[in-house]
Amino acid sequence: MQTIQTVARIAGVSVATVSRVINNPSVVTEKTRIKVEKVINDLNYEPSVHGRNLRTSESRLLLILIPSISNPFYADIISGIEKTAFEQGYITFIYETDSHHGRKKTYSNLLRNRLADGIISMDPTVNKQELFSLANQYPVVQCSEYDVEGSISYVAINHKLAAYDAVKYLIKLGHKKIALINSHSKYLYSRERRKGYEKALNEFNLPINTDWIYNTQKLSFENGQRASSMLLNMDEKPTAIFAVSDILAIGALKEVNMRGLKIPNDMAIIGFDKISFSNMTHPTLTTISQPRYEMGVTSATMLIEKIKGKQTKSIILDHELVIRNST
Amino acid sequence: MQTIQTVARIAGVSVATVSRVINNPSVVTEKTRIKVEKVINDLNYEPSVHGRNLRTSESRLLLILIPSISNPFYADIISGIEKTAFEQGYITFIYETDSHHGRKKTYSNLLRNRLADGIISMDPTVNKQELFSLANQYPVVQCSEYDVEGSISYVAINHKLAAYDAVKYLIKLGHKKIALINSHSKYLYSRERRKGYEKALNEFNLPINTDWIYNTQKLSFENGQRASSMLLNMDEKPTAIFAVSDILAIGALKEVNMRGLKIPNDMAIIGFDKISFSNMTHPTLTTISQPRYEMGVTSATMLIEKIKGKQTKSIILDHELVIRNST
DNA sequence: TTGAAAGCGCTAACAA
DNA sequence: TTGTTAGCGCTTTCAA
Repeated sequence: MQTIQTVARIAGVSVATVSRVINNPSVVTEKTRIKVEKVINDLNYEPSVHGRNLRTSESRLLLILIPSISNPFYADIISGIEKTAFEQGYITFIYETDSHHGRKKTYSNLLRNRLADGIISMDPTVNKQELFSLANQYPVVQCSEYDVEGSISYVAINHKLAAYDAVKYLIKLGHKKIALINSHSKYLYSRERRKGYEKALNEFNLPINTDWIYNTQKLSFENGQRASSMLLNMDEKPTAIFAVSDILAIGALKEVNMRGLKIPNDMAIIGFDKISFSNMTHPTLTTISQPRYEMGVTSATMLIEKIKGKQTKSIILDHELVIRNST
Repeated sequence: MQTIQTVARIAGVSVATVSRVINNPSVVTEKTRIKVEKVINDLNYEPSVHGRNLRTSESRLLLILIPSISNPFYADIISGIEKTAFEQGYITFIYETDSHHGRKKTYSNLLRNRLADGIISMDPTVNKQELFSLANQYPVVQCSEYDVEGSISYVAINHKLAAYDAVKYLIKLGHKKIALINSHSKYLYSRERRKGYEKALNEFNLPINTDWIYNTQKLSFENGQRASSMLLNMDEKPTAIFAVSDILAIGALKEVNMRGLKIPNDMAIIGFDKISFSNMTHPTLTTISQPRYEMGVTSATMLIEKIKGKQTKSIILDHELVIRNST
């Protein structure tokens, strides 16, 4: 391993000068700078993160908090975060809260211990109190998730408006009986999307039938299927389903297919998230797309600004209705 | 931030003793140990990674190399790695080679720079020469991927046998015309799986028809669909398809569905990997399951042993044929 | 503009 | 068994 000492010796300068060339080149004469830079290049030298961090107590590591890496929703966000962070000299690592469940030492120690310079939290199930108190001391941003009562800046879409757009689109297609497969109301996005659903119905003077509103514990394929089955067993069936996740929608779609009903004629379905698989179903799924990669880029940028001491403001990004063959 | 100094002062011992309690408790008297441990607990103290690493030049960070995080195949493997690593005091971070393509400074600098103690590579496209030379100096293991000519220990399944099992199963069902949708032959797993395919055909005296062997550049849904379309346009159509990935198989399935043909009666389909979506298609997909989580656990264990200087042997794990409704 | 030197938190060699 | 201390690689203050 090459150290700053080696560079200094070969270049015939002191370690302080090498450090200056790296961190504050303007105070070094051009001649010295070029000489040192040549040695750095020749040796393929990079400063030791640990040496630097011990001195400055910054780690240039960013922590990403997600429930589970197997949820495809997070993949593009993470790519966006990773790319942005790397470009700015930060490395990211992922902490899956699901698999660390019940541990005494949690992700917050990684911050307190200066292993990470900041956190991007995307976990809706995370202990809010812990997160808020952490955010008082350390840089924290929320991505996709957010809390109105908290003071943590976030990157997200307007969930209410997105749901409104989806349901309004169904209404415009002539649907009057629209079911909602929602997640648990403890999640803000779930409450917001329900508001959007109700707003659209109200606007067109359609009654809100709570029998057609189904809440699931978990955004799973099986739960989507179960919800769909329940709706199809009703005397008065809906003619369209708005599901708050593609996985739920795909479960619903499977159940409709299995019963030999036609999509979208017998039942129209809209999902949420535009996961890649939503384009592989038969028929392909109409869905709301969140700008996931951009959300990742934005939240990483925001976190790094926060780390550098700047003020940051929450950002709402645009969603998009992607019309395909299930409606 | 609490340091070892604080702990030492409060416990009324030297920093060396605190360090011993943490790293080598057996040399400390029980009385001292208990006293120090109490302070450590009270303060919620954890040693600084940077201080420790600067001293020992180990980082307790593990690097995971994958092409892209959006490929669902890697999710469970990563979970297995992460969990195992965390339990042993290591933190993992992910480096996506796709998104860092064309960069001068690559993942190898992270090792040379002691930011990571070792690498688990799962990238089939990685520069082998670079990986081999890196493995001479640093702990490296391969997971899922491997190279016969290299000396890097790996965790994988027996691809030839897995393909053989899949094709033999189709033959037992009565199929005589079996197509293979394969990836590019530059990948070892692709060559191995083809060998397994041919072995099964040979064993039952079925001819190998190269028209029915389709190679794709990329394991994408679209390529699966394209391959399937080509096979269905033939004068002499196969009656079954073995695809080397579920995504390809799902593409093939979509094309068959779109043409109004019945699965498995008109066309049987087997995929590979048992990704979660393979259970959500209509009909559900028969597939070969790789023990992904276990592969992750095993490779992390192997890497940590290697880091600790132990010899490690490559491990072949068992695959499983998961019979569902597409055959 | 450059260099010398202190010190970040930790471990381990040596001394007691 | 415990304490003292050097030094890992780096940045930054102070001095020249």
